[in-house]
Amino acid sequence: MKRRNTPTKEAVLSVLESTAKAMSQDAIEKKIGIDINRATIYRVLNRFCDDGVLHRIVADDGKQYFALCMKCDDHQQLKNHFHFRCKVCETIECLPIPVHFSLAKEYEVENVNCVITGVCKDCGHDKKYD
Amino acid sequence: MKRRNTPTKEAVLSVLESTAKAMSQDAIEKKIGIDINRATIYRVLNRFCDDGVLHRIVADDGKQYFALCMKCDDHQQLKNHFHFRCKVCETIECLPIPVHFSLAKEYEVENVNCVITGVCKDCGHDKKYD
DNA sequence: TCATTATTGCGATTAAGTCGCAATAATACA
DNA sequence: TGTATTATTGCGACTTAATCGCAATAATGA
Repeated sequence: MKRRNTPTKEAVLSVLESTAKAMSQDAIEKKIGIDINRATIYRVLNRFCDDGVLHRIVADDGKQYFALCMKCDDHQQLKNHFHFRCKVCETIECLPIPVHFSLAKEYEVENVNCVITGVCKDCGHDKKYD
Repeated sequence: MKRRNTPTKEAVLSVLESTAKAMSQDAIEKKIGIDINRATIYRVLNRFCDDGVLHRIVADDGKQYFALCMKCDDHQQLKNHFHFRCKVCETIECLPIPVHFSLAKEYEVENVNCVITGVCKDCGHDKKYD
């Protein structure tokens, strides 16, 4: 199953490269410009996750968000980091805060999903939200 | 909007009191014995969350899980703690591990949702899973 | 016992994500 | 360059989680 380069893949990647945030399929589709089928975007995103290009976060709104693996930190890739979901601007930010925990060795850890939800530094202060 | 006591509420609560785990609506419905409508279970669970009786966790499977607020720790209520979702037994365990992080004060935190996914101590070792 | 209104059941609906299948197009190779 | 292979795409249908409106029911207080 060798990967092929397609305009779709490049478009999706370029949308995610244009931001430091994690994006949902929906947000990507709105920003991508060209017309790409919803299912195709999901398939591209899933393939990127399989290949380690993106990582997937599931937020407490139940939706999946995708972010470039290296964009999370300017200097190094933090494997497990916190994410911040802002209810106002509806974005998810990769925070440069590593997740620490220790479990009994009988546990096998496969995924770590940490999301803090609230109002981000850009939307906060006196603005109203629901 | 004063709350009323109903058999449904008591049944849902008693299911959650019978375990230390967080349960999905689906799992609760299967275990509850009596016949209660799906939408009603969701409404009861949401009301309990509003009242601070339960807390809600959204796992990386995109589903909501509900757990008693005090059962998470025998001694004290840990407001923000890690959760472990086992892919084998399909349960979510409240871990007695507090979540620590520090954010710039401009952030307003409303919810913390941390889930570690893998194979729990009871299902691990030599068992096969997908 | 009665009136108020919180709660429930039912069915329809929404939204996120996936799947099967036929059509398309990127790659490798002659 | 032309052709065969097969990864990828588009489309529509489907699945599942969760919510919603509305009429019917039942818990509470007087």
